[in-house]
Amino acid sequence: MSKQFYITTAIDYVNGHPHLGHAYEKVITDVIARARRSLGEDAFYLTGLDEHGQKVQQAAQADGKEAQAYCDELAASWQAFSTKLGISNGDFVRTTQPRHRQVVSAILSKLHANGHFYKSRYEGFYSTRQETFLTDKDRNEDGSWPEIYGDVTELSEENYYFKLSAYQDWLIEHIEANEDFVRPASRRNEVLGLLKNNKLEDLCISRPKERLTWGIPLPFDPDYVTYVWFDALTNYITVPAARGDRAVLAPLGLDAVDEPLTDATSDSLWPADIHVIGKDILKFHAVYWPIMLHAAGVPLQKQVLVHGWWQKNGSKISKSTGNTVDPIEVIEEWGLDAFRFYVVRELDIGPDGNWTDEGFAARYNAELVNGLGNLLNRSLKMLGRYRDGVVPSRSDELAEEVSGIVAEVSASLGSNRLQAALTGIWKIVSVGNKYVDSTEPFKLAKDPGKAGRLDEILYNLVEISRILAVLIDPFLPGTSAKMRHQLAWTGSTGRLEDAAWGGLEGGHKIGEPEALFPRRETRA
RNA sequence: CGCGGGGUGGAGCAGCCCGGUAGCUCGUCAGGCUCAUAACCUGAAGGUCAUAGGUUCGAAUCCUAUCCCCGCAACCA
Repeated sequence: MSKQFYITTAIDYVNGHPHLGHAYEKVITDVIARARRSLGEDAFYLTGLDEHGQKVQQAAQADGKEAQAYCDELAASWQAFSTKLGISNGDFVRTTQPRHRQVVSAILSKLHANGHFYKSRYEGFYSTRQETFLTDKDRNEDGSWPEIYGDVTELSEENYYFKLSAYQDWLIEHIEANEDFVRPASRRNEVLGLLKNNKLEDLCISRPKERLTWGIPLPFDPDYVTYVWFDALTNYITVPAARGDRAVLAPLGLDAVDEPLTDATSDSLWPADIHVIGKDILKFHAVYWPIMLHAAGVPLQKQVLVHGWWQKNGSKISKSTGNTVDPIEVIEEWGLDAFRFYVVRELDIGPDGNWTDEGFAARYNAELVNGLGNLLNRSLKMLGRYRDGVVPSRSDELAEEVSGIVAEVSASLGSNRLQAALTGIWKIVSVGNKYVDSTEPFKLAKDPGKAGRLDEILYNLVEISRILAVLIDPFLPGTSAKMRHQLAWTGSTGRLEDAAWGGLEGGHKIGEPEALFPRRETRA
């Protein structure tokens, strides 16, 4: 099987709660995946959960539960969250799955065998709450420890370290040679600056079992479990391995991964085409992860695509101040597609954005209700009224203009410029509305002598509606389906090619027009 | 000199990489239309594109400096 387009989100920490940021990342990743499919690629979308670590261990204990049972419960709610977002993921990886443990063991064994790890004693301060070692530069000016670290203890222990620094120059070269490895460019510059101005410190990859039991044991030393990096980042290759992808299995010296095989196909996924992440974890994905892969002889991911963070009403989203956005609440109130539309339309992938309820309502009414919804509705109603819902013979009056915009949208989709693609699609909405106004079909309808002209106009309007249904599919799949239903158009291939002018045949009978988006009063 | 993001008509944003009439949504004002979910269309007012230099025939867009705002503990992408 030929290589699929493989796109991932970061995995979420199971102990947290789903919020706007998670929803945003999953939605933009989903839109990219769907867009790729519409462009004719076979796209595989992976998301999942990070389930190990001290916090889970402690939370489970506090709850009086086994850690695994505790994770299982939370995982169910995370999966429900993904379902709610309508994302088209092909698998859902959990770091506690046996298949993942197997892959992690394999990569750790290989790197250990090849001398990439060393054991070293650390003596100094440690924050239990943060599961992290501290140095003097972490202290407050008065010498005390910031409150965030909780109890800081002095400790002396041996751990395993990964020789990151050996690959620093190699990585700089790789990033310089591959312009798209980190995007947008500002993030690429950030990584290059970091690599050029600092010497990478080797990465501590273990925790002694006496302090942390809830993790994957080091295959070469049963007294330790692996800590975060090799546990979490490797999720991206677990699923390819589980699906029989030789690009991962071969370098790791595995024949197959035991279970669970979601299906038995021997897919080719790796290398990932895009890891979609938030800006906070840039260093892990653009520095640690490629070095881990390189050391293991596994090909690197092709791109890390970094999105920004949302604010609400101009300030930071924070549970403690109550300045939050609950994506589930929004979806229940406004509908899934309205949510997907707003987050993609409002914020380009890269910069930080600002969520406002007013802005949400404004876009909903202006662009979805009055724009797209109204154009479809007026077009179909006129066709129903004047022609009994029967599509007239083909007319190409708007073909050239619309096709030009379709080409732009297609190019935007191909380069993951989702916001630009939506802007382009709405240009077509505008073309349609202006066309109605300038041609005045409702006047022509009163004059039997103008029937031919009216036919032409009605064809152009209904064909535009069909093309819009094709174009919005990756963004608003539910709305696209409703539009196709109202058009009674069953010829969809799910491909952008369907947006070529002339897809509707004369004589085709459309279905019942119905409002796409209910009009809503703006909340005060 | 810690790191990063940003400053574009009243609000929120795009344009900046690949210099060449400043664009979108909302809001305001005037007009048109009535097919449509009081939706749609046209026009107008409103911007020295933070500031100062520089490069250039030409800069929001490139370069330099300055000012201002925001984020960088956890809950969190």
